[in-house]
Amino acid sequence: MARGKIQIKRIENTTNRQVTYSKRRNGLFKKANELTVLCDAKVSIIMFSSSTGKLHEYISPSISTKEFYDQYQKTVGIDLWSSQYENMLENLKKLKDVNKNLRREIRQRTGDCLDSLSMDELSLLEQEMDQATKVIRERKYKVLTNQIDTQRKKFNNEREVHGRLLHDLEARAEDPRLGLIENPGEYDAMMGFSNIGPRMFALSLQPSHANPHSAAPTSDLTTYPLLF
Amino acid sequence: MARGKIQIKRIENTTNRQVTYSKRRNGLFKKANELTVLCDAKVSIIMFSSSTGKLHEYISPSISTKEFYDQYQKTVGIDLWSSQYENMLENLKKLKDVNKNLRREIRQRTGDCLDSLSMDELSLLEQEMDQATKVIRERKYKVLTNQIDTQRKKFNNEREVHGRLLHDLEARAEDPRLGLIENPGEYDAMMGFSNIGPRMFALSLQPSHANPHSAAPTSDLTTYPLLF
DNA sequence: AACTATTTATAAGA
DNA sequence: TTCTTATAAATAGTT
Repeated sequence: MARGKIQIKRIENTTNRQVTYSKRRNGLFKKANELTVLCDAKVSIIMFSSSTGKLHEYISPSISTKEFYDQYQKTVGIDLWSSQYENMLENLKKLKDVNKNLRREIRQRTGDCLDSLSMDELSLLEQEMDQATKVIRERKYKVLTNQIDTQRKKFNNEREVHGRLLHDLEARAEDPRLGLIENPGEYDAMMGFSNIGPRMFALSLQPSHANPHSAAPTSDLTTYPLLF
Repeated sequence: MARGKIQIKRIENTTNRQVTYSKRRNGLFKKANELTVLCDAKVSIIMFSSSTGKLHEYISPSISTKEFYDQYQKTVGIDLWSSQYENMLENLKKLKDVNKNLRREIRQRTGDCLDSLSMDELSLLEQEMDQATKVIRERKYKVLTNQIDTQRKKFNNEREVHGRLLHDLEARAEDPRLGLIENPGEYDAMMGFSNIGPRMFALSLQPSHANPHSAAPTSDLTTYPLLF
C-alpha cells in the first residue's frame, strides 16, 4: 500500500512474509482496538502464523477471554468444542444411568422396590440374600472370635503380671523389714480377679440366628454375651 | 481518517456508531483476509456489537472454526472454557465416586466385601438383611398367591365349560338319534378331571423358610407344589 | 449506499 | 527490529 501496490497473494520470501505478518498484525490489532473504543464493541482476534506456529491474540480490554468465550458459547451453541464437550456429556449420561441401576439394585436388596420383579427374580433374590446373610454371619462370628481372643490374650498377660506382682508381695511379706500382709487372697479380690479367668469367656460362640432385634449391638466387649 | 481526524473515543450518536461499526468491521475483516493470504496465517475474529448484541465472525478459509478452536485449545490449554469443562469434570468425578460407593454397598449386601466392616456395622447389616429377606419372602408369597388364584379361576372356568359340555353329551345320549354313551364317568377320566378339583390347590401356602436350594423355581404353575 | 477529502496503513528501503 | 517515506487503502462526513 505504499511504495508500490502489491498483489494479495502469498509472499514467497520467508523473511518478507514474516515482516509483513508482524506489521499487519499490529495494524489489525490497532484497528480492533479502535473499533472497541469507538463503537463500544467486544472483539477477539486469534491468529496463528503458519511459518512459526506462534499464536497471537487481541481481546477487547472490557472483557476477559473467559467471559468472551462464555458469551460466544451462549450465542453460537455448544457444538464448537463438541469433541470435548459431547464426550463428557455422554459419559455423564452413562454414569447417571449406571447409578440409577445400582440404586435400584440396592433398593431391591433392602426390600424397598420389589414390584417389578417376577417370581423367578424374586426366588433368585431370596436365594442370594440367604447366601449373603450366611456369609455376613460367618464374618461377624469371625470378627467376634478374633476380638475375644485378643482380649483373652490381654487378660492372660495382665493376669501373669499381677501374679508376679503378688509373688513379689508375698516374698516381701517374709522379709522382716517390710510390713506383713494378713491375707494375700484379698489382693486378688481387690483387683477384681477372684474366681474369674478363662471361664469368663466360655460363651456359646455358635453363629446366632436369633431375632436381630433382641439386642442393640455395640462394640463394647462386656455386652457381647447379650448378643446371643 | 478522512474529511477530518477523529478522537478515538466512544461515538455517542447511536446511528453514527452503528455505521462506523459496520464500516470498520468490513475493513477489519478485509485486512484479516489479506493477512491470511499474504502471510499464510490462520485468523479468527469474533466481535459483538454492544448496541445490537449481534455477533460477527471472520475465520480464515483454510481452516474450520472447530479445527481452529481445537488448535487454540491445544496451544493455550484447557482452562479457557473452564466454567463448562471443569464443572463437568467435577460432576464426572462426583458421579464416579457415588458409583464406587454404591458398588461397595452392593458388594457388602452380597457378602463379597465385608473386611472393612466393624462389629457394629456387621450387626446392623445382618439386621437389615434379615428384614429385607422377610420383605422379599412376603412379596414372593404374594406374587405366588396371586398367580395361583388366577390359575384357579381359569381352571374353574374351564371346568364349568367342560361340565356344560358333558351335560350336553348326556342329553344327547338320551336322544335316540345319537349313539349311546355307556359310562359318562369315563369322559371325566379321559379328560383328566376325575377326582380333582379345588383340592388340587389345597397346598400349604405359608411363607416358606425352607432351604432355597431345595428346588429350582420356575414360572410353570405345575411345579409350584415342589417349592414347599 | 456512494462519494471524496483526508487520514491512516504500510511496502520497500535504510 | 525499527525508522522513514512515498504511496495505497481506509474511512468520516457528506450527499
